[in-house]
Amino acid sequence: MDTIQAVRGFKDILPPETGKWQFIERLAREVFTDFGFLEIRVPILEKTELFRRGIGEATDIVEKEMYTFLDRGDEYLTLRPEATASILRAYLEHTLYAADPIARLFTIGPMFRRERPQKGRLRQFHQLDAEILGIDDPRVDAELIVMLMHFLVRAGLPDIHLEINSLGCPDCRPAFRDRLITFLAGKQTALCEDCRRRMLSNPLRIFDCKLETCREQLLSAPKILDFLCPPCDTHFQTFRKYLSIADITPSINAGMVRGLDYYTRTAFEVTTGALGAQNAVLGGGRYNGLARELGGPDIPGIGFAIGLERLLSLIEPNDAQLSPVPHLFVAFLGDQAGRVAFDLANGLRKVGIRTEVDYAGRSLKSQMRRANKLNCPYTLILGDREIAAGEVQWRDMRSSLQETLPLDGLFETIRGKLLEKGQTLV
RNA sequence: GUGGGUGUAGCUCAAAUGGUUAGAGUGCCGGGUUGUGGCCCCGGAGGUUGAGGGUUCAAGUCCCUUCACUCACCCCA
Repeated sequence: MDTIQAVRGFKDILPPETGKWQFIERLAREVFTDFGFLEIRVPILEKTELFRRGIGEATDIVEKEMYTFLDRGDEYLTLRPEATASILRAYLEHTLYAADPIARLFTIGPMFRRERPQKGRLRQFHQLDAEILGIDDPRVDAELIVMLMHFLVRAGLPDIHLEINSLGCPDCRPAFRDRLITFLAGKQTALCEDCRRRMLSNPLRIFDCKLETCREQLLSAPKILDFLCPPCDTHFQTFRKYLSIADITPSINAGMVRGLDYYTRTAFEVTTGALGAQNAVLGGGRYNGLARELGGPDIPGIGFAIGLERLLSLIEPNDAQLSPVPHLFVAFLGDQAGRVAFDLANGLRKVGIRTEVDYAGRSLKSQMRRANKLNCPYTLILGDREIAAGEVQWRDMRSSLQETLPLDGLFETIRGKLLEKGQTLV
């Protein structure tokens, strides 16, 4: 019989790797909390309708990437492809805005998109999401970026680039869009097949094209930033000013777009050169129209999503992130010693001393080999001989020095010895 | 969804133009005389060569199908 394999594009995260995940999640909780964010946990399954409205009918995600099924024949449900829609849904459903007009929320968890897997792209992947709801002030936009950059630096991320843009608002974007379409119409024959298709479906996306010939054509294209209405322009200028106060100097990427109508003003991305074609580590922006789109009041919001797999792939593992090494190994010989070892080891563990015992009934040599392999700094050796004499052997694995300790009060003696050697116990 | 590449022990890889019981390193288990790790030495286990079909006297090697992984496009985290 064949062994069952994981679903395509779904990955197991195995032990040494999980240490990195714990590190980054701990760091995120710490940093985000410092910036006033509270954790929210939302379901990974939602009514399909939520995403159709919250992400947009015409997007690739909704058109062809969602895991959707008919539940018991009467309702379509979808495994969430992103978290913002769910957070907004929960926020509106529980009228959180009634208790406090401004909410800062974050969440960490898996997302699902049925795309063809490749480097940095899984079908189940994980995002770290943060949202600020209820305020449209550009200083909030800047603050979100400040937190983000601080987080990335503390995560040890090398070589990153912040790009920002403004997408305008429903007042000013249509004019830009019209001018762009007019401009492109004249260039049509010079553009690649994809871009000609994009002209119709999502003209702003043409700026994403990587072909040199298309890029050249776009050099003289109209720029969204030249079309911003006064309020949007002021917002963007203030946003930039506060970034500079925080010593953050992004590059402006007028080609960065979010195609949907309710995305407004600030948009940003952090990219890296180390990820192949999937170079975005994180993306975010303002979505002042979203709450309304979901049937709620007109509440502004801004947020971002960090791709954890992508982020983690950029971080070199260090000792703090790897599985912690045990404090000591208990080796024993004989039945009587085995009973003492069992009791002793579990007692030590209960007070936060990471203790290893090998119950496989192997030779002392084998047990010592294992202690060495696990990198245990100390080994306790107890045989029936020692037990009978009321003592045990305490071996320092680095110096190979060994001393005899009395069985009486052993528990406290060990605690003391470990503390004295600078081991950090709980 | 489209195109390219790759699938041989747990892992990293060998097996010239098809030709005996598919090898190595590493890891794992054990041993190197009484109950002591690392280095070293010795031994052992572990593979229906991703799966299924075909060509052939003979297939890990060639052909087809399928699955998986991977890179790129698309799109995005």
